[in-house]
Amino acid sequence: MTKKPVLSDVAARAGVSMMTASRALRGAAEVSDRTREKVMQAARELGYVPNRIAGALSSHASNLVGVVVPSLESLVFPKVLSGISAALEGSPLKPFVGVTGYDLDEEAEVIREMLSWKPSGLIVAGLEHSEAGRRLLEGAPCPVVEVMDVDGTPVSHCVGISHRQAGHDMGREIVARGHRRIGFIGTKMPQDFRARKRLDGFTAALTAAGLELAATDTYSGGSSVEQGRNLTAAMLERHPDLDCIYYSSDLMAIGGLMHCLASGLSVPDDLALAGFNDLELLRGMPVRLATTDSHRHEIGRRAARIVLERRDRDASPAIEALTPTLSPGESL
Amino acid sequence: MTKKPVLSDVAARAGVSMMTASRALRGAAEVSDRTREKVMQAARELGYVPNRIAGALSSHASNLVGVVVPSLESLVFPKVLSGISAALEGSPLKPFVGVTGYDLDEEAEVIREMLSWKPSGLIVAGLEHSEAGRRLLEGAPCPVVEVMDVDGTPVSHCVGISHRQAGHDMGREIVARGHRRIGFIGTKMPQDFRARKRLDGFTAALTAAGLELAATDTYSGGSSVEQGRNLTAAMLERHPDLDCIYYSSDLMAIGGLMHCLASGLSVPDDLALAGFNDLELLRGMPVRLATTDSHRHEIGRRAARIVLERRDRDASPAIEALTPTLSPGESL
DNA sequence: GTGAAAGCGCTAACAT
DNA sequence: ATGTTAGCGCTTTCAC
Repeated sequence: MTKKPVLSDVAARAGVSMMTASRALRGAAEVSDRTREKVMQAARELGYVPNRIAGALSSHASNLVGVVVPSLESLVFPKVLSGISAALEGSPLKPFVGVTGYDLDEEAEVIREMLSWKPSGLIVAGLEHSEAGRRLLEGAPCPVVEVMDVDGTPVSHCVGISHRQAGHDMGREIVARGHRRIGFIGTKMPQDFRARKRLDGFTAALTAAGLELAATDTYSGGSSVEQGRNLTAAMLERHPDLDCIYYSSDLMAIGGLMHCLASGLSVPDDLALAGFNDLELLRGMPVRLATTDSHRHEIGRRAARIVLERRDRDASPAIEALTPTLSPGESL
Repeated sequence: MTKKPVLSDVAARAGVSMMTASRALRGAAEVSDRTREKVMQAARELGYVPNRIAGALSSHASNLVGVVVPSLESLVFPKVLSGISAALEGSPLKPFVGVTGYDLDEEAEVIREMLSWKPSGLIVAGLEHSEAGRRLLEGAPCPVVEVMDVDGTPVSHCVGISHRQAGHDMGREIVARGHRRIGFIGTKMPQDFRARKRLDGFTAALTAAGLELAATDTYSGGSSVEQGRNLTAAMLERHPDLDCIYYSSDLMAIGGLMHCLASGLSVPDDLALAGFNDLELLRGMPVRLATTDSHRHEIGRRAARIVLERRDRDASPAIEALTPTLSPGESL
C-alpha cells in the first residue's frame, strides 16, 4: 500500500484494459460476468476507491445534488433534507448541503461554490435571492428547484406551499372560532420571507372579518421556546385582553403554551395559541397546539424527484403547490 | 453565453495566458496588480464560474471536509455541524455532509463515497465502525477526526466527551440527592453506542452506591417528546414507586415532564427527571430539567480546527476529551 | 511576473 | 465483449 491504487492498477491486476475495468466497476452491461468478477476481485484486493473527481471531469456529470438552506438548526430544513435523501436513495445522486445563515449574499456565494462542483441539480430554499444569486440560478447548467414557497416567481421548477395561504387559513379559522383580540409574534421579517408572507395572509384574513391585529412583536435570532415564552409574557403584560396569539413557528407557540402553564392560564379558554410547521415536538405536549403542516418531507421528496426526472429531458418548469394542512388541535 | 466560459476564455479576454489567469483568480502573490484586475474584470464580464472538479483533479486537493453523522433530524448533530462551519469559516475548506441513519454498513458506504471525492479531511461521529469502515478510515489520505465520544480506540484524532462519565456523574448526582428507586428510558442500544455508554456509567454509579436500576425501558426509532411521555406513563404504571427516571435524551425527558404535568405529579418531589445533551429547548420549560451539556458546538469547532492544522503537517494523533457539564436544574 | 508543456485519473467515442 | 485514442479543465512544474 505504498500509494493509493488507481484504475490502471486494478486493470493490470485483473489483466484487462482500463476501459474494461472502468465498465466493470460501474456495472455497465457489456462486460462478461467472468471479467466483471475478476475486476471486482482485483479492486477489492487492492482496496481501490474510485476517484470521482476524475470521473466527473471526464464524464461531465458529478452525481451531486446541491441543497441550499438557510440553517440546519431549526428542525425545519433537516426534514426537507430527509425527504431529498429518501427520494435520491437508490439513484446515483447524492445530496450535498450548503448553509447560508439567512443571508442572501452568502446564499449567492454558496450557490456559486456549488455550481463550481458541476452538480446534477440544485435545490434551493426560498424564492428570494440576491441579483447575483438569481443570475447564477438562471444560468445553471442543471435543473434548479426552489422549495418551501410558491408565492413568487421561480427561476425554474418550484415545490412548496403558499405561506400566504397558510397564514390566511389560520386567520380565518381563528376568527371563526370567535377570537377577536389577536396578537402576532414572529421573527424580524427581513430575514424570513416566508414568515412575512404568513403574516400578510393572516392579517388579510383578519381584515376580511373587519378585524385588525391587536398586537405584534418581532424578535431577531432563531425561534426558541424560551423566546416564545418571554415574548408571550411581555405581550400579555401590555395587552392583557388578548384572546389569541399566532406565532411564526411552533417552537415559539410552545413557549407561549409554557407561559400559560406557568401562569395558570387555560388554553384555549383564557388564551388561544397557534403555531406553524407541525413539528413532531407538538405531539406529547399537554395541549395539542393548532398548527399548519408545511409538508417539508414531501417537498424534499418531490424536489429530488424533479431533479431525477429532468436530468436528461428538456426542462419544462414544474410548479408543484402543496396544500398547507391546518390542524386546529385543542388550542383554539 | 452559448457555452459556459472556461479558464481559457477568461485568459483570452484578458489577453494573458491561462496560467496567469489561473494565478490571478486564485489570488497568488506573483501577479501584478494590473494583470490581476484585468483578469478579474474579464471573469466578471463572462460570468465565469471555476470548475473545481478540474482544479481538484489537477492539484490533488479538493478543499472539501467530509462530515459523517448518523442523522440530521435530532438537533444534536446539526449543532456539531454548526461548530464545524464556524471553524472553517474564512478558510478555503467547505464541509459536506453524509448521513448514515445509524447503520454502520451504510456508514462505510458513505465514508467510501466521501473518500472518492478526495477530501481534505474527514470528521466522523462515533468510534464504532464496521470492519470495512474502519479500514477505510485507517487508510484515508487525509486527517480523520472521530467526534462525540472518547470512550474507545480512535483511528487517529478524536474530540468528544466520555459518555460513560456523563452517565456516571448523573448517577452519582441522583443518588446524592437521595433518590433510590431509579428507572432508565433509552433508545434500543445497538443503534446508539453512546447512549449505551451513558447507561453503563450510570448503572456503575448506582452500583457503587449499593443500588440497582429499578426499571429499564428501551424503544426503537428516534427520540421524541411523545415517546418520552408514553414510556414514562407506562413505566410508572408498572413501577408506581419510582422516584427518578434518567433518559437517554432531553427530548425524552421533556416527554417525562409533560406526563408529570398532565397527571399532576410534582417534579422533583413526586418524580425526579434527568436527560442528556442540554438542548436549547430545555430553556423555557416550566421546570428546568437536569441534563448534561455534551458540548456539541465546541466538539465541532475543535474537530474542524484539527483538520485545518493537520492539513500539511505530519499527524500526531490529537485526543481532546472535553468534560461533560452536568446541570442539575430544578428537576432532581 | 508570465508562459508552455505535461498530465492529474478517469470516461466518451470510436474501433475491433 | 474488449481495447485504443483523445481529452475533460485545470494546475504543476520548469522555462523565460
